[in-house]
Amino acid sequence: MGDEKRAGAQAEKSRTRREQILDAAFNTFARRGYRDTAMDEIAAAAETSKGGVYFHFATKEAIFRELMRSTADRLAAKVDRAVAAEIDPIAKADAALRTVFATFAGHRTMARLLFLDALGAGRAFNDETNALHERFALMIAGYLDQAVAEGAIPPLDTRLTGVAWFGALNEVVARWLMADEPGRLEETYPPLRALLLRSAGVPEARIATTGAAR
Amino acid sequence: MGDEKRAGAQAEKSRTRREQILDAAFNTFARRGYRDTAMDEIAAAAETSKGGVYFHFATKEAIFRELMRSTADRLAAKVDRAVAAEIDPIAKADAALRTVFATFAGHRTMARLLFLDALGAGRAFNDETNALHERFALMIAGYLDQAVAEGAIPPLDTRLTGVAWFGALNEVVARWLMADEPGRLEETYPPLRALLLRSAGVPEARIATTGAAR
Amino acid sequence: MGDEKRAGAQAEKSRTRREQILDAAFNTFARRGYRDTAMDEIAAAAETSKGGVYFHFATKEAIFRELMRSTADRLAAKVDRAVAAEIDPIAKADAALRTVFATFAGHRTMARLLFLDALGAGRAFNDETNALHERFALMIAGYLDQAVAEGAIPPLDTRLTGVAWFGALNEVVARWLMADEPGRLEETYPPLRALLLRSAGVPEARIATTGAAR
Amino acid sequence: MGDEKRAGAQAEKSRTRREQILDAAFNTFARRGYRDTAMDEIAAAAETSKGGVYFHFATKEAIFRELMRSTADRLAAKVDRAVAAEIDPIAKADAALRTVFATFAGHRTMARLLFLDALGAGRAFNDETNALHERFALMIAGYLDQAVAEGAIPPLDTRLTGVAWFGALNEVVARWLMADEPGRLEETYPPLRALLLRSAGVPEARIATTGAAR
DNA sequence: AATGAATGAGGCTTCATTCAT
DNA sequence: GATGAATGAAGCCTCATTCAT
Repeated sequence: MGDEKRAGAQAEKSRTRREQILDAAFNTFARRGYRDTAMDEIAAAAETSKGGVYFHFATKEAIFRELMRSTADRLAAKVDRAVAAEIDPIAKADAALRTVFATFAGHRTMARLLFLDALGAGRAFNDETNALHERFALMIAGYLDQAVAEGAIPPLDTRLTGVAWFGALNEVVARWLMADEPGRLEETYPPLRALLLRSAGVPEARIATTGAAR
Repeated sequence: MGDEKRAGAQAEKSRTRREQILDAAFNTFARRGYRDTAMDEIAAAAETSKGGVYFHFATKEAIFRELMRSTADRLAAKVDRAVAAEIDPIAKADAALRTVFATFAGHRTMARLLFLDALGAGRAFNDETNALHERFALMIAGYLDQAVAEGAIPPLDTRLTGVAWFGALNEVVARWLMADEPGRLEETYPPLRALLLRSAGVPEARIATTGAAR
Repeated sequence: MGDEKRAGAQAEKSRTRREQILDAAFNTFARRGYRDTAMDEIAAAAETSKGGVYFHFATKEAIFRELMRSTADRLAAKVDRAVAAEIDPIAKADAALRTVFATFAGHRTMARLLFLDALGAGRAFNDETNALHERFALMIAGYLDQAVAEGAIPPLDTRLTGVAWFGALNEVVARWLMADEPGRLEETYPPLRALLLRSAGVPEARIATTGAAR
Repeated sequence: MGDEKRAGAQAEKSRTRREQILDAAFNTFARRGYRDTAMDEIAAAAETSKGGVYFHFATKEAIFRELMRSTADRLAAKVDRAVAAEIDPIAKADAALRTVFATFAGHRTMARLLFLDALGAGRAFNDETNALHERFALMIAGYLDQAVAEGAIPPLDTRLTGVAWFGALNEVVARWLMADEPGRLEETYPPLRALLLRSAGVPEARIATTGAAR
């Protein structure tokens, strides 16, 4: 019994340390950028030694990839949940956008990591970034396809629209991230939402309504 | 006399050398990214010595900033010329987008430099990047303001729309830049254009027409 | 009683584990060299943990020294046995050489460990290596002294001859160890033997004969 | 004129610095061994900075290889000169051995570098070491071939004899290198020489004579 | 103007060893 | 006895920048 307990505690402690490092890296990357973050800094922030970090992660790159993956996963899961709660296809697309937006609004550092550092990490990470953007663009395209299928919006190039929407959202968030005195990101959502839905041919009536309903 | 002549030749030669360096840096940054480009590489590509590069530019950063500025200037001038040729406000906005798009389509490296390296260069360049994006977004917003003033489109948050449009365009270009087998970027413009104009409330009739007229 | 039994079993298990580690270290050192062998590798090869290795040996160096010593002991014992079976002093010297040669021929890794790694391990092991080489050289010198005493060979500097013989043998084996496509080492022995015996003034008749008799 | 002079001085200074580094590395390697020598130490010994060393040599390994090569070259040239001064084939072989011996006797560090560090550098340098030993062994074999051709010694496996001679010489030198109180290496040469020549079947009369003549 | 040798801070990673469990 | 997480001292190398010529 004692042994099991101890083993469990150990495992949990280890998991904790690993996550301590991940958290520390997350924050440091977000604050200083990938290239400008030294392993020493991560170790210090995680209150460990450099060697300790290397026990859990083979390279600096590995930490970053892990972070990108898990962060994106978490966000995607959140979006999926939000979308699942809606029935109307337009409401689904709306929910997806809103979730991403709201998440970024609440976690400025996450946005920094996903959208700024991914590029700052250098060409070697292009694939990662690419996959990440692709993923979200396709997610949106999927909801648009449903909307088209149900006749809620006229047929259109959903692939391209997904990319464009994601880009628009991305840029708005990025402007906010970079701003010296960032306002409240949430307030920007309604007009952006109107813009995007309108671009896909959603009737003006629905745009106002759905927005209000929320 | 002889001296002056020599001085003149020297000055011209100097100007030439300076541009040689700028060209070399442009290509190297675009190919390898800001951080992964060493001064040696720039010097080698410019067929000079490292010391020679430092004679013309104080730091690596200075080269990059100069490159960002001049490239953006050139692009902005091009856009201005294209826009000036149009009278109709919607056509003006269309011309602006199309010019940027066409320029990137023809100069992949320029796009890389402006949109990937600008971020990849690290937090130190946030201001530069910020200014660049702001500049184009405001440019678009300006045309939209005109369009609103002339009643061509209903009133809307032109500032936000400028940002969103630029972001959408940006993302489409970025996807293209990253693609393993990039298709022809130009072909993507018409549907993107339709999407953007529609988002600003341009009547469906105008969207099709103007696009065809071009 | 039960405790004693358990303790005995434990002790035996421990002995086993200790040898597991020694075996693992032997192979790893021979394959990768002393410096390039990490304690992790030894632990992994011994199917233990690093801590387990450190329970049995204080340092990496200790493992190596132990290995050098025991390997040399084993070889020396083998040589002694082979020599004891001979009466004629020249035959004794011959037996010593042949045994070393044959052993290396059959255990390439042992040769690597004793002759390559011993030096590759760095200056810290000079004494060890020194002692090892000295030991074999003196062993040979001893047999030569007997041969001189019995008048089988003319008087000569047996100390030096021992060193030279061992060096010659050593180099032949080393060339073989390093060769890309090592042939059969045994075939090299007869001519080498002739060379060495001749160098000590053994009559040509004895050289051919003894070699054939074997 | 001034320019040429300056350029020349610069080139010489550069050549000097390069050799400063080589010298420093030579001594440090010989004193502390390859693995235990840090680039910082080499830099310090050369009175330069670490970066300065890296300006002249790409890696630590490159320094070592260069050192091995040039040292071996110099020695080989020395041997060639000494051998060329002799006509009698046995005298030639004798001259070769004596030169190597005498050189090592005078430059203990050189011997350390060539024979100890070459192994201490790790498996990665096996090829280098191999080539070095092969080179000297073949050099000896060449002289022996001549001696056989001229009938000075009976036919024998000159290849093997070259290896064995080199090994014997090598070991004698190594023992001397390792010795706590090294005597005068030169004094060891005559008996070793007798041993080796005798092993190749050189008539006893010639052995004594030639040695005395020198 | 230009050269290229030199500098030195700093980065990533390895690894023998320790120690709480 | 054993485990494996943690430590921290080094180590090799890169590179923006400086400077004598």
